[in-house]
Amino acid sequence: MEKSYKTKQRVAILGYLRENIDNHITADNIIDHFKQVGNPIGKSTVYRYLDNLVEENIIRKYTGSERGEAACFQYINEGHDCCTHFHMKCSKCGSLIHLDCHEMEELSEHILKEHNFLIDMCKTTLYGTCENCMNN
Amino acid sequence: MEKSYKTKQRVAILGYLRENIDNHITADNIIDHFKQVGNPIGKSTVYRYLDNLVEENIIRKYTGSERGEAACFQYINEGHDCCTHFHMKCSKCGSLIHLDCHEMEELSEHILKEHNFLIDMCKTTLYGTCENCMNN
DNA sequence: CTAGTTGCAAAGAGTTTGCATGGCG
DNA sequence: CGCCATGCAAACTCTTTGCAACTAG
Repeated sequence: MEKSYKTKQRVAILGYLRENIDNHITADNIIDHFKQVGNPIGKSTVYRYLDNLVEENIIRKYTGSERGEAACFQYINEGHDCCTHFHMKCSKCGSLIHLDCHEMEELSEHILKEHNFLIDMCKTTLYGTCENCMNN
Repeated sequence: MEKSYKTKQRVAILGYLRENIDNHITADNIIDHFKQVGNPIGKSTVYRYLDNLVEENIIRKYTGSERGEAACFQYINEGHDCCTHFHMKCSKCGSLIHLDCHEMEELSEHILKEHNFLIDMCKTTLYGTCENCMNN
């Protein structure tokens, strides 16, 4: 095991992720936030520490589903695990919807049993049109 | 509608995509291929034309699920309407699986009725692990 | 002719790396 | 003090854009 120092930058970043447990945070979000509160943190520090946290399973990484889209990170907390549900993204307005639905879990099981494919909800995004954009 | 010229570059690129109808082709694959056969095509031409073809639903774009992974393209075969079913792509070996399954259609209806979201099967790819890669 | 197309180079976005400096333990 | 962490800038990858030269119709 490696040693790990508890620096003020790391405490700040982890704290920010915990505060935003319900949100998907990008590396840029973190960098911007601490710049705005007058406590800037270097981006290499942010990226490196995020990698560490992912490695240690303290946060989860969502790879952007579209090119040029930044990866999102989220603190892992019981009951808030976004890898247990699907995400739907509206192609028109870009909004991200968390789909908590029991039928989707059944679907995953169905695909695993009948089609021998293990879906990774972390990496999968359903694209389409959201309610608002359908009515416009 | 805009005019569209039939240039030798475009004919060549589309021909290459058609030859590789069973493969996932990246922009770099195309650029490399034509460089190697002594008929180089500029990368901006390739990227721009691929965008056109995606726009016109002649080819399909799969965006990589890992950082730094290039997007893949594939010719859409007429008579095999890929917009009526889902696609699953294995994150490990890259293979693409067409999922013809009645339950998936029900799922789309369920999401539309209960969650007010219209899924676009053309643009959606389910990422995960295929049978072969699970056993290795 | 003339509007669409090409291709080079340069710009961009997101991310990673090299390296000297800084600070935890 | 020894090490790991920090942060700046530069490197990197894939992709897009500006623009002058080119070409299909």
